[in-house]
Amino acid sequence: MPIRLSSLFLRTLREDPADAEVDSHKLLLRAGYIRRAAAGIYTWLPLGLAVKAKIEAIVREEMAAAGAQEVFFPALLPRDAYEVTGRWTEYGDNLFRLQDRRKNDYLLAPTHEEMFTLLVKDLYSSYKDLPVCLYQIQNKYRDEARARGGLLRGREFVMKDAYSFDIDDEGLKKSYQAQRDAYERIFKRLGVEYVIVKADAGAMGGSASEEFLSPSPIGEDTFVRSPGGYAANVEAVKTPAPEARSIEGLPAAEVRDTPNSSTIATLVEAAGITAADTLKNVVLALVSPEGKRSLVMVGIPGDREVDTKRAEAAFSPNEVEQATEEDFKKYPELVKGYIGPKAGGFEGIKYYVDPRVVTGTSWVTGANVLGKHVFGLVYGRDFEADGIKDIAEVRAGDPAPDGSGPLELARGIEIGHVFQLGRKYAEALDLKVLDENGKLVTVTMGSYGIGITRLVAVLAEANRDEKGLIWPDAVSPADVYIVAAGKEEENYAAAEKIAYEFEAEGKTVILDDRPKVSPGVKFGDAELIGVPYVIICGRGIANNEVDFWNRRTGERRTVPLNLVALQL
RNA sequence: CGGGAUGUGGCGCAAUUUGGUAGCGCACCUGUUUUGGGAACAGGGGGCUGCAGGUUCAAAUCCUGUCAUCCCGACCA
Repeated sequence: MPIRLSSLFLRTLREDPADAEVDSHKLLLRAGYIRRAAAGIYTWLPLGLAVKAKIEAIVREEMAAAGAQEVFFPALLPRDAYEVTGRWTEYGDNLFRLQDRRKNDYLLAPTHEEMFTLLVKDLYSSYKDLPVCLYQIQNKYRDEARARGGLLRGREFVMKDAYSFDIDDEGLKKSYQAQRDAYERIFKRLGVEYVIVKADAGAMGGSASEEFLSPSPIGEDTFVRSPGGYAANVEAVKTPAPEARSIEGLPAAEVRDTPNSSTIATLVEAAGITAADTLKNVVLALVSPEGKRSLVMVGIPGDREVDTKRAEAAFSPNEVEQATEEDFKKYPELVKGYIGPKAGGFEGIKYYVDPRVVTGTSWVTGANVLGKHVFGLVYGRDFEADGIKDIAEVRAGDPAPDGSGPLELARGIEIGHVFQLGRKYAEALDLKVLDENGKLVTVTMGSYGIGITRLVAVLAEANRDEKGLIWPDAVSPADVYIVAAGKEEENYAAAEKIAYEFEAEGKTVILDDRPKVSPGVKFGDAELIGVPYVIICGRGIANNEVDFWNRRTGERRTVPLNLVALQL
């Protein structure tokens, strides 16, 4: 049955809603695909549901092709499982927690690793059962500090999450590759542009991890790419360390007076050096998931700032904050503006350096005395660190870690994430199977996610013009949109007839059969709603002709009634 | 979490400064005319002005508190 606009639950809006900023959000609201129910929480109207269902269908087909089987977990979960893996605490404020009438703790699942792991543990116990890959398409709940962009970052959203279970690392690699390939097929079929970037595994644990980003200026993720094909999330960019140099013959370190030079800028000005010659020692406060606060110090080249996201990744699962006046009061040896590495270190403060700080490099840095800096301080001779932390900002022009050329920075929206979880969850939840020798071995896992509702926003954002949406064929709420224009009965009858002919061929149709609605309104709504192919049954009907309108190219041409079907 | 802005029929806004019966456009309903780019005329329905308290003869408007929403930022030592 065609979808009839005369009875469809739809009201298009002529003006942009005041609370929408992003174009895709405005259009989805105006064209009647979604309604806001609360901050970051949306109601799906018939048209929106149709687009979402199209995306889900493609995902399901490709999951099946990759050998994954669909299951469905509750979104409402008891605390236990999340307690075992530590995530009840680790997830922090982003977790929606609630209690039942008996005061038992529950949560609305932000993701389902634990449940999948426990399900496999529940039913399987032999290597013969593996590998197995399960997935679901489910609502997820995350109490985002700041929901934004409509469907782009919601507090409730739909995600396809898949998990693979293998007996060994080799199996995991295969499962991972199968999902990765499926993702490429899915995004190609959806007609969405994507870049695969190396990602930081972060709080999820595990090793290999890649993100699928859709390049977009409104993206929240910054990624880098090189002419040679390297691509990575900024959090995951590993700064290449230069070769260690000889210490032989380097001049001895010398402390000089540098009054009123508490910032890199003033120091550079006063000493006639460049910012890159200086070593800036940044004091950061780490807050552990349990809420414990401690300080660390990181030496980075003075011409760079700390990248908070990279720092968070480097010190995960701790949160990273700037050290406050309070923090400094506890460590009077730290002279703000003149902090430098100290022999033996500061009591209770670990000292890390940037990867560029290698043996034989010489630096101008704070002397830990007000108004004094030390010049020619050589790493490996005059100071040492407790380790390397790569937390300095990445800049356009920096070399790619694999030598494939200078990096360029771009923004993207994360639409998919694949990674090799390894044994973190299997170990925590004791998922083991018997191998062929009858010995218990821990299963290794992979986890693979696609943001379904986010994809609706990404596709809308990438496929629109000033008049409205223009869906890719694969996700359009209908294959063809038929407008009955004018007041003549024959126009409506013809539109009706064509609609049923398309339906008989298996095509889906939206039919604008609204009586007493002016053509201008109908054309405007057709453009707003964004089905890529529009057929207009109007004054041409008298001559057995209709107008075929390609919404994407804007091309319109008159075709004989009996050839309409050939236009699609 | 920090900063900024805003809450008035379904949507977009005005009236708030200077307290005095809550208004406009869109949408909706009825009728007549109109029908290939968001029609015209006439008539009509719909709002305890986010919520709670206070001041006042009188509060959308002033005061206090509270809730919500949107945007920006997340600390450049």
